[in-house]
Amino acid sequence: MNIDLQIRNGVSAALKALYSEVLNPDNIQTQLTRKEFDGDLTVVVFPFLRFSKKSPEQTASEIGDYLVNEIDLIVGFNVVKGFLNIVVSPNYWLEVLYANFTDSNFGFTKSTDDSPLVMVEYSSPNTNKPLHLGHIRNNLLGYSVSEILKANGNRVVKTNIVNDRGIHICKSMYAWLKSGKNETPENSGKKGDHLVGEYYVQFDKLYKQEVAGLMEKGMSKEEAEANAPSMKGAREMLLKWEDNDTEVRELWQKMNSWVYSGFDVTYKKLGVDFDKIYYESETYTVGRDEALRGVEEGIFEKHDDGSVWANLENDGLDQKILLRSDGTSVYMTQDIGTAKLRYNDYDISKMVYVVGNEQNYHFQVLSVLLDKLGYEWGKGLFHFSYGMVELPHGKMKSREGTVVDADDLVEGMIEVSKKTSEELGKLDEYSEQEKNEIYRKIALGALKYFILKVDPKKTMLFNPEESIDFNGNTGPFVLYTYARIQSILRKARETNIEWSDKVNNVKPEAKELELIKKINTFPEVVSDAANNFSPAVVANYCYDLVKEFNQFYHEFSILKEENDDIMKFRLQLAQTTALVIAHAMSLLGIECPERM
RNA sequence: GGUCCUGUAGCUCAACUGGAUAGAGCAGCGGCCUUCUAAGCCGCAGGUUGUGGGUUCGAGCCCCGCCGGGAUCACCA
Repeated sequence: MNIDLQIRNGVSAALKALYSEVLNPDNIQTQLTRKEFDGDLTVVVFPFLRFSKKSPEQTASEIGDYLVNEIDLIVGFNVVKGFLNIVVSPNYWLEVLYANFTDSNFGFTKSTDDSPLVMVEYSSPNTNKPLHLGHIRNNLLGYSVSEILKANGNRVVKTNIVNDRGIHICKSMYAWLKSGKNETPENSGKKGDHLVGEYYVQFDKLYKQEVAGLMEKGMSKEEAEANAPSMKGAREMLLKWEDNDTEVRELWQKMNSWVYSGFDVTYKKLGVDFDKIYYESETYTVGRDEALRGVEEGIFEKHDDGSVWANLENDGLDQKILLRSDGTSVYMTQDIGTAKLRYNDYDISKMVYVVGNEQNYHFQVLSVLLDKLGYEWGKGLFHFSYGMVELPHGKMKSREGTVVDADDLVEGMIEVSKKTSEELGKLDEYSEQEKNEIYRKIALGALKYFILKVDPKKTMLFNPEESIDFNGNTGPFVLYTYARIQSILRKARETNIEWSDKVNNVKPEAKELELIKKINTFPEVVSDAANNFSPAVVANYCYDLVKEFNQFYHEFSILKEENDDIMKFRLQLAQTTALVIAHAMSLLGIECPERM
């Protein structure tokens, strides 16, 4: 049995035997003993003093004596202040290592047909411009959280809601019609999403010129903004779109399809994917119908001008508009429709929205609205809210050209990776194709790790100039350790060493025990990551594990060890470490190269 | 103004959810490659955890006040 559980049960029994108090083992906590003290696991006895009515030291000693007598695996203990440090038999840790070594699925729980089904929405781009750094954090978090949920025995449906309709895409369409000269991705060689994005920027420029011109002629700012021909043109296109105007719809479809093929390239490069894609052009009508049903059933109010509102003041929120006076729907309405469709399509146990914290209020409102509309799952939706990515000079602003483009960023990372690799010259014997594959893995590992290692809730800073480090607490450092282990295992295989059998006559060194214990906490890390929706937990664990391994690696030789049993044991230790690294990194969407 | 988030070394981030002397990396300084990958290892230096109270055997973490940063409160998405 798991030693942690044995100790908690033991402490519970000790409290009963010594002080006649009953405490559920679940309410007793153990922690790994800090390295500067002797022992493996530590129980803090301060909470028990009210039972024992004795000093912390004496209480800890009494419980320690009890545990040593009652539990075979506990071979000793020491007491420092109120901390009971328990020494576990080294044989136990050998057993633990071997069990983990032989479990190819170590740390993960497989899902079954009965497992909860979690739908994770992430990415959710607009179709008027390419993906940027902010989207990257979103995509990486969404993908990683999906993997983490899967590893905890959930079925996961990754979904993407594409905002393919609205005034923004009409702006790009307007500018393209006006000055596009029939430019296409094919005849220009430009990536589709970038091409459409360029026209969006063009529209903005044109619009500003027009507004400035009109203001010079004496119009107020508001008048000028409303009367700028470009804006009028875009609005007109939106109305035509809603009217199913053939020409507008065809252009819309054409330009969106360019964007989609561009997005596909970026998604593929990032290594993210989706099981089901929804389009707002297909869900917004469902939302509109829901809003109208709400009016009929007296849940919402229709104002004199025809607009539809939800009054949420009794829920501590404000008034929220659901349909404009012209009957068109807003973002919130679309989200209601999308949610309804999803629950029709899937037997969802939990809905997760990976969306930035700027929309906290939106999801609070969405949850209440769905609840009012009678959907019992409304209250249960979970907004996985994450912080913004900032640049050294503040936020990204498209108008100021400070947006970090996703494609450029990835390409830049690959360049750095290539340059670093070439300088080190460890891959000279490989083909170009093999090398490029390794550069790509390292570059993406660096980028993903860099972004995922910070607590999702927090705003994070990204400095493109300094680029991303490849030393220290970084993705490449973790990957490097993995590659290093693979190198050892390759050499062991080449010399026909066999190390899969269990070894018994080994007394592990302190550093080896620390490594085994670190490995053994992996399953707990996987569940913590899911409970907290935090890939950062996994990344930080990777770093600790790898640091521990490198210390071991430096201190002890594996293949030159003369004692066969010890060599086998160390190979098992190394291989298990590599397995855990690969598993942990896979939760972050990072692939480990076999050499680097 | 209301609501929510946030403040830890020069910089970027941790701290097992209230436990031992707050830890890493980068940047700086100094060591370690005829030995399994030096993208590594070891050492030095760097802190009144924004601030003042409170709760507790114990607070970076919980509560209250203040100060600084951010988000949001649209017939935008």
